[in-house]
Amino acid sequence: MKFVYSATSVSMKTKSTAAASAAVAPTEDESDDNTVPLPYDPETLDPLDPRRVSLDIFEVYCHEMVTTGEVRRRAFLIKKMRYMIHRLIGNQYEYGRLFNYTTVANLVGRMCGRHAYYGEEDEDDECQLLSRLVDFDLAKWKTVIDQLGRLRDSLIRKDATLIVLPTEIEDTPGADKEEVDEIPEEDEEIDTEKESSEAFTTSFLQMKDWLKFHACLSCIQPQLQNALNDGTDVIPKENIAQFHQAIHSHFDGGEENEYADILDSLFSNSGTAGKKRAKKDLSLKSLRQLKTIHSENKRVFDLENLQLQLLKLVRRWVKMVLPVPNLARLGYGSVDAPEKANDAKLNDAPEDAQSLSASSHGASAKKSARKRRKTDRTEVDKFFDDDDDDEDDGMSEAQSKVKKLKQTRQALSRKVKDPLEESVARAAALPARQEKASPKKAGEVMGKLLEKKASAVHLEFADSEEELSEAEGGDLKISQVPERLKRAEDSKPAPINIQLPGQQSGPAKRKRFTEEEDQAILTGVERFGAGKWTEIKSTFPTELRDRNTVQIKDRYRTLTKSAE
DNA sequence: TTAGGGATAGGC
DNA sequence: GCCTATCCCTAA
Repeated sequence: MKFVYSATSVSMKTKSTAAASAAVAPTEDESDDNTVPLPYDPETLDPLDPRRVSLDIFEVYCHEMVTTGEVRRRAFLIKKMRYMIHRLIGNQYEYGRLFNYTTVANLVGRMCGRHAYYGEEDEDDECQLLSRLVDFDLAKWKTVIDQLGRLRDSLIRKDATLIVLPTEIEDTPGADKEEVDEIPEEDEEIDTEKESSEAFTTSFLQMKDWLKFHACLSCIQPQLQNALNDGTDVIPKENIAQFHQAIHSHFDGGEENEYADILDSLFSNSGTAGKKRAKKDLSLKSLRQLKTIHSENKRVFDLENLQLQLLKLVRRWVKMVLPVPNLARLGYGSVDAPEKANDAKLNDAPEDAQSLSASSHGASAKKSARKRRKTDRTEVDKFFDDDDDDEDDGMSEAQSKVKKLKQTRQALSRKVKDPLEESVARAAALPARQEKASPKKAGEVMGKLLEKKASAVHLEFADSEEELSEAEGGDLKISQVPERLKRAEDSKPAPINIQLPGQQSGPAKRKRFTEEEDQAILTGVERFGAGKWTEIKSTFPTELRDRNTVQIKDRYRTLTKSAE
């Protein structure tokens, strides 16, 4: 028997809701009406499964994306969600509650996570997506239109609220997790009640047409917008041809369409023969006429209005179909003041959704021929394809960061001369190390710096793996001077006195131990025993502030030796 | 981090 | 130059 568990069965409310939920309870046994059904089957899904916990959080983000009224907040949420997708959520299945919530958030983020037009808030606003809706090209509009259609199709399915955990992110590529996880069966059957509702029919189709309207208009944007604003921009001929072509391909149904008519009216020879006009005759009306058409149809042209209406439609869909995330019920996630009323509605238990979902699961009988589906690039992944990262299309965020870092490094290398060569040359010009018997001079300090201590520990650096392997013996060390650049052993130029600002020349002056220090050491040895120099030093940090553990040890040796 | 050998500064 | 206290280096 396959388990089908539904989050819509989460209910803290009434007996009747619980009863409705019981129909979608995990097992075919009838649940007790008085018990609150779990949103998962405890035998098959660990409630503390990290994926499940992260999904709860992810859903709150998605929910807030829809409920918030602030562009900045949406853009912020997009960033958070991108992080979560990368770090916590693996591949997801293209059905069920997570898929729908993700698609909703993605669509809203893409359309409403940015301002529609350029305005005064441009420079200081780091938190929003840089490009504006008015920048969208035909391809981006097509993405939005397709996504809205897919979302609609997915939401009216009977498995719209099914909890389907994504696959785990695997530490070891190639490990087969498929057989471990029990994935709920998808139910492609359409919920006719939802499908026939006004939100999923008329409103959806109208929104789709409106998006198509702006898709076409994008061919002559942003010049048109500029022209309407100040009358200075010129729209290139080829853009107008593309615009004409777009109208033809988007609205070729033949029947009258309000949006197509408005677009058509922008052409100079619009009218009865407008749609059949020859390509060479393509030209737009005068700016004055365009402005008139624009002002007469401001509601349709206005991208901010489009954003608002799209948001409203998606909110209706979410309210109808998707349950409020558990954490959102508990008050997690912030909601903006202007949206509170709206949010309160969304937070009301979606009775419609629950009953709809309940009936859908109760009726689910088509189990035999279902196939499991998982795609490599899911809706979740598409968060990364969008807009401001266009040039990195197909790259993961990490890859794109690496690419950017490399570019930055290369740019820096062009501007700055690598100081290594010069430093090595200078080092070679410095005096050879003094003989051991000679008196210690300041120059010897530099000589000692050049000397390699046998016990020295080296950190290994290389700009790239290749460079590392190319290095002699594959063991390039940052402190290792290449053989060819090493100074000749017999050349002993005069010592150079190097003095750093504020630094005393010569070796550190000997400092006799004070009685206070001696006392601290002796007390320390009494307390901890000889050899516990670190403990002694940390026990008398004030008295022994100028001494290291070796000095303390030496002093104790001297003290004991002199006492003999 | 510690022990121990050795180098060295500085007092006599 | 010798002696001692302190500092330095290395091995474990």
